[in-house]
Amino acid sequence: MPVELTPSQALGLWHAVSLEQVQVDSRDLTLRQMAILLEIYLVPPPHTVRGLAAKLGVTKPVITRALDSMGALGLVDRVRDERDRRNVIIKRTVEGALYLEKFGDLIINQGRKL
Amino acid sequence: MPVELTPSQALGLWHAVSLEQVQVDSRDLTLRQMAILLEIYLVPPPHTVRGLAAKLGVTKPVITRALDSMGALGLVDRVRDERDRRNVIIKRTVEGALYLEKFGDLIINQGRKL
DNA sequence: GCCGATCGTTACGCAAGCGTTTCTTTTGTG
DNA sequence: CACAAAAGAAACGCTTGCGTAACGATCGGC
Repeated sequence: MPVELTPSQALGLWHAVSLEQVQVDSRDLTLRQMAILLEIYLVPPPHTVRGLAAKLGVTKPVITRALDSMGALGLVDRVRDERDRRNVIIKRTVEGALYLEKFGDLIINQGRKL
Repeated sequence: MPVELTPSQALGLWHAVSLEQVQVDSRDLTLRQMAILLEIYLVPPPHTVRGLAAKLGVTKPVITRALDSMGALGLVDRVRDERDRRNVIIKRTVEGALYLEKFGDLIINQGRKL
């Protein structure tokens, strides 16, 4: 079910969403953090630090720090993997789901306004 | 010409674009910088520091610093307004237009893949 | 010509991210 | 049981962005 966009629509959508997000939410996630958050919530678990680092093409400390920040915001949670205690499983949270739900609505509404 | 998106499509699009942008481009613009850049290129000129600050709901130094960074990357340029020399007119650049053109293509391609 | 108002920048101290390197814990294999 | 390998976190020094406050340059009304 592809979505066909003109160049003007594509950039216009990104523009409107970025603008409103900046105006509305002081939690200013970096592009990397956003990519990590969406990866966690849109791709089936389990998610590990190593896996996310490989997927994004960044180093592991980048993931650790992003999880620290977003964990402090309540957007994600971390749990030790009991089957292999070296691993950490990244868990979704209610607040994170809510955050992305609102963000999705933002995109949808701005899309309609095009 | 509205664009109708399901929640899954909206977040999926943002996910794919963020992911690829992180993987491909080391120039990691913040959401604010991106919003400023798109504002400059999508809204008819002239653009001033004060105007952008008001539009984004941020302070003037935020705009000044964003213009510094993006200026160093060649994405925007600054010129004194000769009619009122207190003002600075923000100008588009070829490189900035190219950057956004590629970014737009990224959005369009990821939209098609949905 | 003055003088308050306006515009953009700079200065300051602070918080947050980065990459690299170095632990610490845990695993599994000889 | 010893020991190398692997996962994640912590430490280090550095860079960049932030908000507030102060600053020079310029304008416009009187």
